[in-house]
Amino acid sequence: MPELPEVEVVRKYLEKEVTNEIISKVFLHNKKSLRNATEEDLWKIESETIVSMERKAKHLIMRLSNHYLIMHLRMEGKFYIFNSLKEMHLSTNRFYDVLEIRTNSKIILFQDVRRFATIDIFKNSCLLKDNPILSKVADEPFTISEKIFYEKISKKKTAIKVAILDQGIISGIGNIYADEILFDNNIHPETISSSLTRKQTNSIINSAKIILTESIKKNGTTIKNYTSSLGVEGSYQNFLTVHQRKGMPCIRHPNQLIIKLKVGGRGTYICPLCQKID
DNA sequence: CCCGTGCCCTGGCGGC
DNA sequence: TGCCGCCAGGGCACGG
Repeated sequence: MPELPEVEVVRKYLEKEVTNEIISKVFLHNKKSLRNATEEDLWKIESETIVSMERKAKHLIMRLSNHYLIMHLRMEGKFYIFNSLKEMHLSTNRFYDVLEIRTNSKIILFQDVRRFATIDIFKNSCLLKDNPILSKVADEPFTISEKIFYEKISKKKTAIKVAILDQGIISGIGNIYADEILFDNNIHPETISSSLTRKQTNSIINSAKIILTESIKKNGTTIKNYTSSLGVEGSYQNFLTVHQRKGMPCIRHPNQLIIKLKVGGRGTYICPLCQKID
């Protein structure tokens, strides 16, 4: 569930469930997922309170009394909340556990089948704006400056799809929403970034805001159907216009079928009539 | 610097 | 049916 809308839905879910909980015990089940510290460093958060759940682009931030954790779901990371150990043992396969945080009344379980998920821990004295991970992440569509976005895009010689997936240029967009945004703008994903006009780059930001907002309202996109025990089964997959629609008719050209290409190594869906390289 | 490729992992699916 | 290669919503470390 990894693009901005899905991470935002997870953030809201965790915010509702775990804010003000006091951490009693932490288990790091997949040691490799903790990148910038040791397991002993993580034990320092025991007895701290969960103050808030924040987010920047696809990064989840769990703010504690004295530290904060930055967690990234990558491809398939998921969170579960249980009210008791018994409930946890009954309802989930523990093979994919990454991190287990027990509080005074709940268990927060972070799992990842592919083991790509990451965790980093920082002291609160390290401000978010100075954080070594987050400072490499550009602004989201909601806050990015149109001028800065245009300037970055016009310096790139790569395909525009590769550029809007680049978290250092604009953040929060992944493979699904990149396809949706480019289709909405009638832009072919292999168009060279630097050839876009300011009008087009402004329009990309505008589409991104609308599409991401709409997806958040629908609890994000769930393409693979995972267990529903996580309160974040989305429905935006039912509203996708091109992504994952190979062989289906274009919504604007009923006689034209959506085709699939590979751009920057990623599966990419387009309508060949709507999206042409100038 | 910038850009393209491979890789980290595991599971599911289509094709033979 | 059984096996095998390919693909997957992300990002980083390498090369050239």
